[in-house]
Amino acid sequence: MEYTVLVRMNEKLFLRDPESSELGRRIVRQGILLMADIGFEEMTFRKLADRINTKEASIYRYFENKHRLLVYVVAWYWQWLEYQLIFQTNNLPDPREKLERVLKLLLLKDVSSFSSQPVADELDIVALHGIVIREASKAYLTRHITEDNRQQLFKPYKDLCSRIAGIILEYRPDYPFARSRASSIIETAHYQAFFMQNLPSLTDFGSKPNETPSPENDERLLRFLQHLLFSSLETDTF
Amino acid sequence: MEYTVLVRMNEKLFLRDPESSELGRRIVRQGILLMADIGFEEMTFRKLADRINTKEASIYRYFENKHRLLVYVVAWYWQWLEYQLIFQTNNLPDPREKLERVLKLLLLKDVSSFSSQPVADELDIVALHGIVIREASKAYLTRHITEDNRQQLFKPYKDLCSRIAGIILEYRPDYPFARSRASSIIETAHYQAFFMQNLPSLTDFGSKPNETPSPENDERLLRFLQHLLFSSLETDTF
DNA sequence: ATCTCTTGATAGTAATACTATCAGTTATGC
DNA sequence: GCATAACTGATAGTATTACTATCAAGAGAT
Repeated sequence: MEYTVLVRMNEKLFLRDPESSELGRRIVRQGILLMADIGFEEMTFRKLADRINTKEASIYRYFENKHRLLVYVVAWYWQWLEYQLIFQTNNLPDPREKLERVLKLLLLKDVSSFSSQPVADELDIVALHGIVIREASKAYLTRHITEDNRQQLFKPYKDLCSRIAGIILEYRPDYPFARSRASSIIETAHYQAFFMQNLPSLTDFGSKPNETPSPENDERLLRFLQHLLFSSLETDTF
Repeated sequence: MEYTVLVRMNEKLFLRDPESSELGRRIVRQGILLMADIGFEEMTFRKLADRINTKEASIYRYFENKHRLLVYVVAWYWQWLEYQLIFQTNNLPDPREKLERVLKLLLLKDVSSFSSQPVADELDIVALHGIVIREASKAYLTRHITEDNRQQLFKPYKDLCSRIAGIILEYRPDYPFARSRASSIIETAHYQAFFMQNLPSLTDFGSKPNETPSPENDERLLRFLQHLLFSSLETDTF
């Protein structure tokens, strides 16, 4: 599975293309692991540099600052997810099944080839998924969103939403809120996954805080999302 | 309207109770305005101190750090909202109407007495609502959530969710996802409001980025939320 | 052999996020 | 009315963060 072929990133996201060098790839891959480990606010370029035996200044040659690194890895994730979606729904004739694939993808279910250990040069999708759940909103919940948006930094997210909105309209051509429905199901999937693990009393899944994610809980979350999505698409009360 | 009577805050949220002194109240009230103005990450206690003609060190006597100030004002908002909810649904016999009040409250609709200028010692609810939309998730999307949670810092949010979940069960006693439904409708309301203003292509409301919030868009967002909530509560497919 | 590109290494700056100290002022108990 | 405690202002200082600048060494291309 060739990521670099698969994902061609917007040049505004970096100063120097991290996929163009060994050091750049290490910055991204180890950056993901570090961020997944200690969290976005605790991460510094200093710590990352130490981790990969380079210097702060070298990392700054690739990314303006750590916020841009976050935006980059999150954008990468959305592009990867859209690719997976295209790939997995390619031969499905039934839009309902496509939507079910969407939901499973959002929870990273049945993405067998990536779920365990990443090999060689691949980046760790499971860790990245965790980052997206916990940190992605920090990529756009910011004062300079307008400027970032002008630079198309959020295009991958928008593209994914559009694609999902398109499937929604296949399923229900007269649905009047396709885009909002798409963006809200994505956010709901992530929020509920976060709450399930960290503030489980806000959900009907999970039991104790910081319990390791169990397949049964994931299954129940999936059913909740299916219920939410399909009930809204099947009603006639707008 | 006496806020201090209305809202009694968890003591873990502060070092010294900000409602107990003039300076404390100024820290909270002006802190809200400053944060609404320049955003959480750009805000510093230095800037806030300058704004209210005091010193950094004095602010640190009330709040451990700016994250705690954020957690405090957000918690205050949830408590205020729960109070409003209790007050406004007090005499409503119909659970459906209660749920409609919930949705309006989440968008701060018809909260007439606070909507324009805050008087005297009151804090600015409209500004605070903006903070909750843009910054609230930063209060819990953090590494130390487990510790914060142990200190009950999120209790107001949980209480509000419980209350909404309770109304959901009044409306539909056999609904199996009341808590998740409650937390997800809150988050969806805020996310969509944010997207509507900042990334409108992710929604079916709004038109141009950074357009001033229009009543029509708010109205359409409200209808979307009604549609989402009631379609999920009226279906039989779980 | 030279030129370019990249990294390593070191240094340095401005701002941030605090902590400590102490003096003056105000509120409180008695 | 007086002693004491509580609070704020003012100043100073530290460690860390978030960068920027410079230069030399090595690797690869021409």
